[in-house]
Amino acid sequence: MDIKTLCLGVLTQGDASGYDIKKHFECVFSHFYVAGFGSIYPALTELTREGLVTCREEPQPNRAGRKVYALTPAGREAFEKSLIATPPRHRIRSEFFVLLHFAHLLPVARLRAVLDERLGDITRTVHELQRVMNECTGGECALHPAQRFEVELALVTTKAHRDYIASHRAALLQQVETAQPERFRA
Amino acid sequence: MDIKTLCLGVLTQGDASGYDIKKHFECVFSHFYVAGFGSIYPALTELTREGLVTCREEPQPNRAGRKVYALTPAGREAFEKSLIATPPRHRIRSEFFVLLHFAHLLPVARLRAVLDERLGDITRTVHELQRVMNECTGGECALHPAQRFEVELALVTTKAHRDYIASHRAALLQQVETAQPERFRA
DNA sequence: GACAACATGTAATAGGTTACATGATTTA
DNA sequence: TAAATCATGTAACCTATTACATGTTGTC
Repeated sequence: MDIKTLCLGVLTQGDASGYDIKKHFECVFSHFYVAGFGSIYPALTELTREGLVTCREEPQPNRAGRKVYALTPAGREAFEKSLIATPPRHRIRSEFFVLLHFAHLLPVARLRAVLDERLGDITRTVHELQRVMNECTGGECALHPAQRFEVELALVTTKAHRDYIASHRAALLQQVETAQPERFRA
Repeated sequence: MDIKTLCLGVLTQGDASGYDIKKHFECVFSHFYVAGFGSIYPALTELTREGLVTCREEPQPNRAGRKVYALTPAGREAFEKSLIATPPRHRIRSEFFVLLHFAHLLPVARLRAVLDERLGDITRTVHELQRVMNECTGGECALHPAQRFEVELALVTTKAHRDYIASHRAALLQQVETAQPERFRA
């Protein structure tokens, strides 16, 4: 699934500017997709050209005008069709796992830093997911049942990942330290 | 990290042909990286041109000759340097999560199929990881401590993912079924 | 007789990332 | 006064995917 389709998806939840969509990617989508301005803005231009979204300019006082995009009926239809046709793939691209796989070629100090950095990242992800759950549990921005399922699934998976690293980190470092030659202690 | 660097990594574990490297990606690396022939063969050609690997042709009886690649000292050094400089990122790109997020726009039957397909995929992944663990626990192809850590981490994470889906699947489908309008029952 | 596995490669295309370019307002 | 947030966009580059192209051997 490409960024264009994902932008249509965001717009099913309400009109938004490119900047708003980027924030949506950072908050709600961050645990399963990444996209930067460099892909979002061209995507919106292209979608407008194709008639799947419309663009209105909202001038703001003391500020550059925002371009607010809205889904057209054709856009909604295209998104729904695309959704139904999308196979449920789930791919991981992880330099972290690469580093673990070749850790015997890495100084112990670097391995320790790698584990700590990963632990920091994943802790941030857990907080973000919990924030989404809490914010949307009561009030106005209710989650659909499947969205609740989605966030909880991400949460249990991420926590399992974090807990394994946290509880086996020390043992791994000790094992590697005793096994590796002198030059790698640095 | 690009495919070229990963090919160097595979070659630190012994000489191999492009075909061998592809198999390695499918078996050992499949849970954190994907690569096809279309990226592996050009990568090997380029690495040869750069002097990071050498290529010898091994003619086989009644069969097309294999091109076996070997790491040069420069290649090993380049890989180790690249390894130390690589930040431990871990990204997920998941159409499965996208489908969950927009499940309210999907027919229930399709959602059911999506969950089942995902469950099938993840079960295959678990089997593959368990195979790696078992094959390499005793005998000659021993895993390094960090590789054991790597596979076990992938295993606990993947199992947590699978178990959540398996135990909440039915409840989700029921909830969605009662909530969705008539036209989506199909 | 068909299909899977072995074995290598190219070319066109799609797709995204990074860096560049700009500038106002709000918060610490 | 420095940094973060708001706000949009382009261009060059890099990388990978897909489809194409070919042929043998072993297995069901």
